[in-house]
Amino acid sequence: MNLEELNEVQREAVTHIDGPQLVIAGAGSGKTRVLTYKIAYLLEQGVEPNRILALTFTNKAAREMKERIARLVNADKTRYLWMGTFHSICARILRQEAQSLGLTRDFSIYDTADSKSLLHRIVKDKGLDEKIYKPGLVLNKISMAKNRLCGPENYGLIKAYGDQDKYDRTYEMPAVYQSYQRQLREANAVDFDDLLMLMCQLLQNNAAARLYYQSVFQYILVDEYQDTNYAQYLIVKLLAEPENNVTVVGDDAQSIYSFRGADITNILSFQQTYPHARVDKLEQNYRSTQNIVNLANSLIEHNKHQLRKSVFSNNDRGDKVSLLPYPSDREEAQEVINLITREHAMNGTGYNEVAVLYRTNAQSRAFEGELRKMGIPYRIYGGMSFYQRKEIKDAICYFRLAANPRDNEALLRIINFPTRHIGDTTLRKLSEAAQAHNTTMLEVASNPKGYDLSVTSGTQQSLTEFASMMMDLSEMMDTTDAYTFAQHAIQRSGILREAKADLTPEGQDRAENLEELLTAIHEFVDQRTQMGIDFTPMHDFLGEVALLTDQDEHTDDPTQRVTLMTVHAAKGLEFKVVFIVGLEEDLFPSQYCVRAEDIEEERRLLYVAITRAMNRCYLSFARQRFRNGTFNFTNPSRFLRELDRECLRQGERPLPTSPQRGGVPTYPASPEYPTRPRVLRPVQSAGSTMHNAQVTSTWTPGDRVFHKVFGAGEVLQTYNENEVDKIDIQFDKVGKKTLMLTYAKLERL
DNA sequence: TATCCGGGGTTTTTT
DNA sequence: ACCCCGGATA
Repeated sequence: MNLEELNEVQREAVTHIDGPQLVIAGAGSGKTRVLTYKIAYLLEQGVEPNRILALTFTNKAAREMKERIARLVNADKTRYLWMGTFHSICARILRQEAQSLGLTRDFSIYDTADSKSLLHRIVKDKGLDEKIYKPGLVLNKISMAKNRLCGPENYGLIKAYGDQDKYDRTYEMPAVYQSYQRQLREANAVDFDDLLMLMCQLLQNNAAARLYYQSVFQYILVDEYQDTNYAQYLIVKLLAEPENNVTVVGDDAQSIYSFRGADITNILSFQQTYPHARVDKLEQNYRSTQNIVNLANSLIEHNKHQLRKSVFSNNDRGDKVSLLPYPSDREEAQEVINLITREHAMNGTGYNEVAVLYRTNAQSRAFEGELRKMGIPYRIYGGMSFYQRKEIKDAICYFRLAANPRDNEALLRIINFPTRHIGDTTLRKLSEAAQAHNTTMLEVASNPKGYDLSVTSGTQQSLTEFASMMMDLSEMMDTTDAYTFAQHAIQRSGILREAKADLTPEGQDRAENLEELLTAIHEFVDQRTQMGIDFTPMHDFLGEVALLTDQDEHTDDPTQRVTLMTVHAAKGLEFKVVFIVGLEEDLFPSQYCVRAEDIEEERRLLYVAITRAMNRCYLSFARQRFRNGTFNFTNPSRFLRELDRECLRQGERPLPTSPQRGGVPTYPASPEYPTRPRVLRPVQSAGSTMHNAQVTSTWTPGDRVFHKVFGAGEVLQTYNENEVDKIDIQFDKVGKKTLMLTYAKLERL
C-alpha cells in the first residue's frame, strides 16, 4: 500500500495506532478510504488479522471494505478479519456462547415480521385492544427498550416508558414485553435487538467471556459511528477495555437513524467517554462540486446540535443546483424523467449514474410509471425485499423449523401451507397442549393422541404427517449440504408444486423466485467451497440469511439503470446526477416530526441526499400531491428557504422569491396558490373517523386570505381570516358519518 | 376449513 | 389506492 495516496490529514489518521481515536469525516471526504487504509496499515505493522474487529453498518459495506483491503495487502490475510455488521458479529459470538445464555447454537433469529406476528398473538391472547396495541408500535417500544438494555423485568420501573405508555394507553406493556420475551426464549429464538442486548449481557455478566473477547480483539474499528445506539456503544466500550484501541469513524451531520434507536450523543461525546482520544477531522470533500458542497453546508448550518467542521471542495465550481416546482406529483415525475432523458442524450450521462431520491418508498410509484412509459431501464431499491417475499419466507421457515424444532413462528407460518386442513382451532389446541406439557408444538403435532388433543382423526393424520416430514427434514439437515437439502425441502414440503400449479403470472413468479433461492444457496455453498470449507450445511446459510437485507442482494449489476431509492438507502453511495424529489412540508420534513430534534434529523437527511451528488443535483417539489387516496395541497419544504441562493438556479417555472422577513417563500400572484393545508384532527367522533377533511388557506391576488375546509372532496365551508381563530367546526353529516372537528388558528404567512 | 366480500384503517425511514 | 381483517357463506 502507498500512503502517498492519502492527503495529510488522512495519512495521520491512518498511521495513528494505539489508543482511542475519533475520525470526523465530512461527506465525501474519504471516510471509507481512511478506514480501509488503517486496517491495511495495521496488517502491515504485523497485527494478526483475527485480532482486528471492524464493525460496519451493512453487510455490503463490510464486503466492499474487505475487497478494498485485499487490494492493498496480501489478500489471504483479509479472510481472517472479523468484519461485519454489529448484528452479524454478535450473532456469530452468541452462537458460540449459546449455552450460557439459555439458547442452543441453532437459535432462530426472528425478523420484524416474525416479531410482529408473535406480538399480535400475545395481544390477542391477553384480550387487549388490537387498535391500541398495534404490533408495529409495540415492537418499536420493545426495540427502543432493548436498545437501551432494558429487559422486561425493568421496563415497568422506568418512568419514561410508563409515561409514554400512559400517553399511548398501552398500560399493559410490561406484561406484553414479558410474555414476548418469554415466548422468544421458549422458541429458542432471538429478535434483532436481542443480538445486541444479549451480547451486552454476556460481556457484563460473564467475566470469563468478557476477558476472552477483550483479549481476542486487539484493535476495534467502527464505521458510521454516528448511527450506533446505546447497546452498540456499550459493546464497543466493553470489548475495547482496557487498552481502548478503538477507532470510530463517522459524521454527526449524517446521523439519520434515531428512529431505530441510534443516539447521536455517542459520537458527540466520544471525547468524554475516552478522555485522551485523538480527533481527526476530514474536511476536504473529493466527491462533489463546490456548488453542491456549499449548498449542503448552507443547509446543515441551521442545525444547532453538531460538531464544528467546515467541509470544502477544491473541485470545479460546477453547475448550480436546480430548484424545480411542479403543479403536481405527476408532473414532477414526468419532468424529472424528461430531465433524465436529456441528461442521457445531451451529456451522455449513463443511466446508472443517475439517482432519484425520495423520502418515502411510496413516492417511487409515480417515477416507476413514467420510466416504464419512456422505456428507461431502472431499478427500485427498498420495498419488498427478496427474502421477505411470501414464497421465499415460506421456504426459509421450513429450513428454520428443521433446524430449530422450537421455532413456533416458523411452524405457524408453514403448518398449513401448502394447505393441510389445519386451521385456527387446531392450532389453538396445539399451542395450549404445548404450553400445558411444557413442550414444543411440533412435538405435540407428532403425537396428538399422546397429548389428548381433541381433534378429528383426519386432523390427527395431517398433524402427524407434517411432524414426521419435519423430523425427516431435521435428520437430513445435518448430513446433506445446504443446496441438496434446500432442493429436497422445497419439493417435499410441496411449496414448489404449489407454485408451479398456479398458472397465473404471480404463481409463475413465485416458482421462479424459489428457483432463484436455490441458485442463491448454491452460490453460497460454492463460495464456501472456494474458501476451503468442504461441507456447508443449511445451518450456516440460515445463520446468514436472517441478517441479509435488500441492500445486500444485488451487487453491482452491469446494466445501465436509473436508481430509485429512499434517502436512507442512499447513504454511503454517490451518483453523478441526483434528483431529490418531493421537497414539501409534511413529506420532507416528514409529517411525523414534532420535536426540534426531529427536524434536525430531517435536515441531516436532506444533507445526506444532496451530498450524494457528484456533478449535478436537482431539487423538486409538487404543489399538489396524491396521498392516501386524496389530492392534497402542499407547501414547499422549509429547508428550501434555508439553502444558499447563490448555489441555486431557478427552474423554468415561477419560483419562490427570496424569503421576506424570514417568512416562507412567496409566490407569484396568479393564479390562486394554496398555502398551508392543515389536516383537521377529530376530537370526538361518533361513528368512525374521517381522514380526508382538511383546511387550506388560499392566497389570492387581492392579498386576502381565505380558509377553506375540505371534506370528502368538496369545499365544505369557507372562512375569511378573522373567523378562524380557534373555532370548533361541527359537521352533522359528511357522507354517512357524523363527526366533530377542532381547528386551531392558522398562522398568517 | 376456505373463500369471497365489504368496510375500516392506513402510511417514514430499516440493521 | 391498498391492505388487512372479520364475517358470512359455500
